[in-house]
Amino acid sequence: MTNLITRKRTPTISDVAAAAGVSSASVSRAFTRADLLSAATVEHILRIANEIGYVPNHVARALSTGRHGNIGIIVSDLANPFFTLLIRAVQIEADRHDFCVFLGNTDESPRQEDKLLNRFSGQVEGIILVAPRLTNEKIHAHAEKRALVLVNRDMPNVPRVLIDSSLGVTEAVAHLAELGHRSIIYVRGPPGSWANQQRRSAVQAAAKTRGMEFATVCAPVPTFEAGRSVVPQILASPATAVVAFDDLTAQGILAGLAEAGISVPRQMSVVGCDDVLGASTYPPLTTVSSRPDEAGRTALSLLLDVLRRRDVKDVRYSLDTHLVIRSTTSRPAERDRCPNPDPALTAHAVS
Amino acid sequence: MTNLITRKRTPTISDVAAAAGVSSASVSRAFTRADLLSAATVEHILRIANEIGYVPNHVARALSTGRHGNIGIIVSDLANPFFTLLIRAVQIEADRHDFCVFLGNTDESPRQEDKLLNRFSGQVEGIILVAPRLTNEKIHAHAEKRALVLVNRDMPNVPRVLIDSSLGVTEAVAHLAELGHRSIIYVRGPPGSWANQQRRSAVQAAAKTRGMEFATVCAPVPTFEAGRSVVPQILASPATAVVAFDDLTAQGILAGLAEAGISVPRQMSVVGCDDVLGASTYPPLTTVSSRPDEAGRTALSLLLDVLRRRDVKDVRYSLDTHLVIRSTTSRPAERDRCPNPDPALTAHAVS
DNA sequence: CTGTTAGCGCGTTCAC
DNA sequence: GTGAACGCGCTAACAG
Repeated sequence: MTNLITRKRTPTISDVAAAAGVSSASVSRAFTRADLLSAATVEHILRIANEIGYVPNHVARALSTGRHGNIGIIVSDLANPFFTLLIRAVQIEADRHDFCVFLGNTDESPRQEDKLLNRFSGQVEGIILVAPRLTNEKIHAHAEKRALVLVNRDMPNVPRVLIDSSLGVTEAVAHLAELGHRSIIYVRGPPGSWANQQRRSAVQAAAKTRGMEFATVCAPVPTFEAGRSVVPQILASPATAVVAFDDLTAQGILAGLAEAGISVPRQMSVVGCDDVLGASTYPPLTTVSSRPDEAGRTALSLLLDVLRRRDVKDVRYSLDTHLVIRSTTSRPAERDRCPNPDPALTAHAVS
Repeated sequence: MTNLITRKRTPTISDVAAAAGVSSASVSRAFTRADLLSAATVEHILRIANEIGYVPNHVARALSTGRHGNIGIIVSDLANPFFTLLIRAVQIEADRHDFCVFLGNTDESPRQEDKLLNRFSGQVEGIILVAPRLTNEKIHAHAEKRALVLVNRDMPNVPRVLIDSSLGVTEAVAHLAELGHRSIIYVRGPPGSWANQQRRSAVQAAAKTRGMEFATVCAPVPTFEAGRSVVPQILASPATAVVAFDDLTAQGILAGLAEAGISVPRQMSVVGCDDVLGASTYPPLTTVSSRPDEAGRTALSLLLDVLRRRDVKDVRYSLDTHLVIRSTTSRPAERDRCPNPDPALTAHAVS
């Protein structure tokens, strides 16, 4: 009778109620708190709901409960495998817990980061903010308004998971020192990056301990291109070894070095950070491990904790790292003192 | 006075209304139909909304309008730069149109793809499904229920954008033929992939035209590792050139070849597909261009069209491709016929 | 131009 | 165990 009117409108809870001869409250309960209803009623409601083709409206449910089963993740560079692996892990875990994930990419822009944070608001229950470039104040403001978990940013009173690369980086410098390097250079990453500050300090401190010369050059964004473009500055320095902010930068440096006719590791040793390129560079990159997937999983479960009990505040997970030695480090060529120690090698280098 | 109660509740439209001394409807208008209000009022409302820290609640808005401004994108491998670049482009465009994006990663599993499609339903207005591994029937069923745009899958009656790599692949084979190759091998990608079928056919057809020997081997997932593991099979064949399903696979092949002591391109030519690794392989990879970013942008605007006028159905965008020659292709070494044409090269190869 | 009113679809007090 | 009534935050229709 009403089926002429009710064309193709998606059925609501009250359509089911009417058809089942119960109140809409009962239908709601049948789907969310079945234990409050008699088994017979539940079965009856579910059956006819299915017949009608009723499916609960997430949006309406969210508006009334405040929970919609979505979380957000914001990263600074989708093209970087570090973030990609982390997102992937978050996604898989979120899936297991029946959460959907919103993705945000800031392309290193703090403004965009701020905008996305706001934009997600109201649509997600919580946000995982990875390697933010925002100031502490801004982050704090957002953290007050919604559940927020940080990755690679250390800030009191905001739950966070940190990949502590200082351990691995220190190992790396020790490794270089033992090989005989006396002067190293650190290629800096994004200024707002906690990881960059941590790595820089670790390299500097370790270099000092070992009595090595230390300098830095700047690759403001962590990309292949930025790494490549910084090579002339590296070559202008007395350094025989370079530690790069991350693997992408290191890979760019490798390419730039090759173009300049510098053989790695014979004439220059290179160390990356993150270990996300595996053996896919040439030569295979010596780098500092990190575990983006584990960081992602940890961040997600931390976020779920926060969602459950709102008092989780000053939690701080720290993941350690270590050096992975592949083929881009060796003892330095003694380029100034002894020009041609090995004719074969030299010939090779010239070619 | 009320600030003791209003602790940290996120401000609503009526908070702004009260503070601004206007009705909540005006606040709503200030954010959605500013043209209906006097400029002064709009400015005033926006200013104090900003002071209070008000940000519109998308969920509530969605409940009343029926549109929530979310779209979903589902890809098969988040770690593949092809998808990453595409997502990035979609994200940027979505942002410009004030849409948020849900991300789904299937890890090549059709089941997961199906599940995500369902899960997103009701939370998004439309979905961009990239390089699906699902059957045509399943896809069709989903397309009936919600706005769906396909990337790299050709199916009547579903809007789609296709990257036509057959052009570039044909060029690639011609290039190899001109260099003197007589036998080539194609490394296949995922079975459910439209791009794989298209590329395979194109290589085969072009090889036939040129009178070249043609064979295939299988790397079931497009990854570095899969490419590497397929190298023994390549070496067991008479082929002097290989065309890989994508750049990742090609990069793995490069690595495997290097490990086997085969010099590229002298002893083996390698061509990739997608051109997403730039010059970051060693040697820099000859490959077939594609424009994942443009595909992403196109897909998004197509989806927006579908959302506006529900009659958009059989639209089919096709993006062309071409060969990008770098350093992994050259004329074949004449290994069987003329053992040592060039002593210098041979010495090099043996080392 | 602006305020008032009435829902969007659902979950949740209360009563019964 | 079940129903009636209210409200989540916002937009749309109608007044004025």
